[in-house]
Amino acid sequence: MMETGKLAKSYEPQEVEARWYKYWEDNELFKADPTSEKPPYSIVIPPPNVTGQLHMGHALNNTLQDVMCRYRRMTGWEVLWVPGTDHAGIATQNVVERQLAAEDTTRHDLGRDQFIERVWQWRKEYGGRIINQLKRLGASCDWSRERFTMDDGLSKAVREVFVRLYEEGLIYQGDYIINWCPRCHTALSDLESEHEETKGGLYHIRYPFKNGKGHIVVATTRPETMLGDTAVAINPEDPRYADLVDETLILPLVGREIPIIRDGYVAMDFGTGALKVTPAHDPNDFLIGQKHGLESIRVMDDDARINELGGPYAGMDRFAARKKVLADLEAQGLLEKQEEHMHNVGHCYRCHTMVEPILSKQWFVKVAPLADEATKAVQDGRTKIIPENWTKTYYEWMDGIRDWCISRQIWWGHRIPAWYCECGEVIVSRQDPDKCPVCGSTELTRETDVLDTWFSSALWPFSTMGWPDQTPELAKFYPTSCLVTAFDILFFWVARMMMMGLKFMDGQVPFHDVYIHALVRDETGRKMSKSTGNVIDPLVVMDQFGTDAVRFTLAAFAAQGRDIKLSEERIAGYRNFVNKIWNAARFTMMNLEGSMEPDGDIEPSLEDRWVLSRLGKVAQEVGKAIDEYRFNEAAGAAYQFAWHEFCDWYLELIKGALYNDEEPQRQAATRKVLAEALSRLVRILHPFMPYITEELWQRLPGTQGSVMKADWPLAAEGEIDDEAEAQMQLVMDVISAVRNIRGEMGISPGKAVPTVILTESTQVEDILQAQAAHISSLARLERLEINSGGAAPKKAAGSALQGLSVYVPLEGLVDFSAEEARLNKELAKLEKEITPSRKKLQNEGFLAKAPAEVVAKEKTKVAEAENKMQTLQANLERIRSFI
RNA sequence: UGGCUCGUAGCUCAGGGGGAGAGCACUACCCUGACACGGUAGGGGUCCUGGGUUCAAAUCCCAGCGAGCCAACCA
Repeated sequence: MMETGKLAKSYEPQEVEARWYKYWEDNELFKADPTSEKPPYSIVIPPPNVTGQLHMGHALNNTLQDVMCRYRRMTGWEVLWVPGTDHAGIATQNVVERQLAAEDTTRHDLGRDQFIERVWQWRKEYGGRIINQLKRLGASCDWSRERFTMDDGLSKAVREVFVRLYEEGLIYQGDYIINWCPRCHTALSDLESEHEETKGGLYHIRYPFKNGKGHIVVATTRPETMLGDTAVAINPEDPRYADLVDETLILPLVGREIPIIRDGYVAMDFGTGALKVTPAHDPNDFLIGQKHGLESIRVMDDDARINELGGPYAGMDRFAARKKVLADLEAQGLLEKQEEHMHNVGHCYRCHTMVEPILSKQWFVKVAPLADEATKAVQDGRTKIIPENWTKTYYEWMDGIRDWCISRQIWWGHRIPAWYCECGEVIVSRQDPDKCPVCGSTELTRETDVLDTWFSSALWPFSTMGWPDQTPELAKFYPTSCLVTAFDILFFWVARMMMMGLKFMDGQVPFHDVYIHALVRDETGRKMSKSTGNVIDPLVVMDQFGTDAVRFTLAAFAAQGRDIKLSEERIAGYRNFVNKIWNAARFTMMNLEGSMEPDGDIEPSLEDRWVLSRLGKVAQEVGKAIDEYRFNEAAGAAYQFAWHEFCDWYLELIKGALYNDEEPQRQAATRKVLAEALSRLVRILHPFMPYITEELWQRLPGTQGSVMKADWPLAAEGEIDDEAEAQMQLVMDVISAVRNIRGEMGISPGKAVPTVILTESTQVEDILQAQAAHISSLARLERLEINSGGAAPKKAAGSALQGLSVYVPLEGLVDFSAEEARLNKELAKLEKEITPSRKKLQNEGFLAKAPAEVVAKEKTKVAEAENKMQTLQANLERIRSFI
């Protein structure tokens, strides 16, 4: 335990942070207990890539999850936050391949087994990096349950799911057009092919009729694929081709005879209305080919070079082949025209290489039936997407979904559990088979493809809890409470978890809520990227400003539906806030020496009643905002209270009592509430700034254990005190009024001034009389008179408040024309303020139709303002007489 | 092509049918015994434009302009 002692003048995060994470871990404070009686609250972390480095997106994502988890722990929930990492198939393979390249070798030199061994070794060495970075961020994950998508348990789940889907006919193998990355040498799913606007050409090529009489012109953006053309398609409605005589064409450069086919798919208003059909290299052409029974001729190899079926172009890269094809067509007079053309072209999401659509044998998941269920679960509210506008995007994607290509031609990943027998049988099995169940042969070869990384991620909410076994964790914590993620993996991940969760957890959704947060961008709104050089590295700014400041900044800007533009300046601003908290605590500690227990009964002071009431409301407000994923409001409410109420007012108000040794009872009572108030404030801030709050909590007298285990400080019976709040408001208004006069009149802050307050309300008089000491001290008064003389002092600056007026005699302090100007300004301001209300009250429609309380409110407003204006007007006239 | 989001103070943004807000920046004064990473006071807005609904619109609806994002199989 820390000793209560003197705090440094400013907060030094590095030193403090180093201590507490270890303390939390050593005391197993993050650990979830599935046998607990408490209600469950669970979150699975979006597993970062094992190759990952903590970036601002992670920092935001995990800060928000941590805020929720810490808040829930303090409000009586059994919290499980499951952490882990993703094996990130292609990304990790690429990293290790680069490592090999540096050693002048390749994975092919190593062979598959050794390469995989090498990746595991890499993982052992570097795989903990991102985990440690999450710990630095303060993430309160249950690390005893850390998972990796390739570990044994998860691999078992993957295999079970694969086999079951296969048995149900929801996984199949087939020849289809897929997105091929010629650099990664693997198929990609539709999602992994990112469309980008690319400048290309649209080439009009003549395909001569077989009979030698004329030609038809096709338009294409990828002329090299013509080597694989097996037809030309036209729209049957197209008048331009109404009287075709010859139905056969000679494919230029190749010499193959190809038919003309008719299909309504062909758009008449694009190009020439004639479409060259290349079933092996274009998804649409593939469909047309199937429909019309066309042959598919694949003319490229896995490197996207023209293969032996491409005749003279064999061996050429696709782009070189394009040039050559065009040149040859040109030479033969078959290239009618070429124009620039902007179109969207798929690029590999990992390496950015242009994707080549290629006909290939792959494994697919039939997603339509799964997507149906996933849609329903959101429609009927079993899973809620927040903010709600993403549901539409989700539905649309589910609606237009195509089968998911899950096989990848890489080595690092879950190897597909399929074996091919020499008899042609395909065996998909939970256990590795030793012989063919059909022919008995032992000559089985295993499928070499692995699964899409997202296949295993899709199982994450239940695979991490031990599925397919029935575990206490699943029973207690599934469905999870909330999934927190950015929208960019809504389809990749969230949608697929929905499908798999519903399918394999007996129709139970994987999570009740999906909270979709913003993207973190740079201060000008650009995506942060290494190449642009605009990255703010969370690790660097955590060093620079402290983790709590970084976390608080992210939470404070995490408004729903808007991206965060982050700059170091903002983080510095919240570093100041953290320091402010530190100093509030420092002040508190400095003043707690001595008795904190008044003997006998002592009436609580107004500021004590006020601060406890405000704390109660703020705790409630912050909690509610966290519950509702309004993190910016939660952080904002805590910030506003801590700085502008607790520090600016409460700490100032109690100084008198703390410093006054003449009244030890009051002093002790004040100390007691101060300690309590700070302890509550620290608890309210804890979800956002875990480190400093733990440090302060441990130093506060009377606290036990970790602040993580402390109760959320909701108000105790009777502490919510609207009367005290109203009275404090009055006192604060009076003080502000005097300060305003002082400031505007240029009265030196060190100069104590006399003040006169006049009021007709005895209630107001009583309150102010009781708080006279506070008013005098905070407004720095030399003398305060309340209703003593009856009339306003003649030579004074005056201010009108609700039900009272304040006068600061000016004799010898300032010139009166300054006061005249100030009064005029005040009057103009009031006038401007109530003009709309006056207009409303003149409007008969308003008087007749607006709710009575609204009308009454407007009337009061005008009356009060007019009252004040009268007072000010009187002041003004009096002042003028002295000028 | 479809969908979504945004346009409020110099900047970054909250808010959202009935009193225009915050942080930063700015101005003035102040190192008042927690904090200059601080204090007190102050200046600053046609809430993008035009219509509509309403007693009342910055807020709801429509259109336009501008910015951004996502999805997508017209070669």
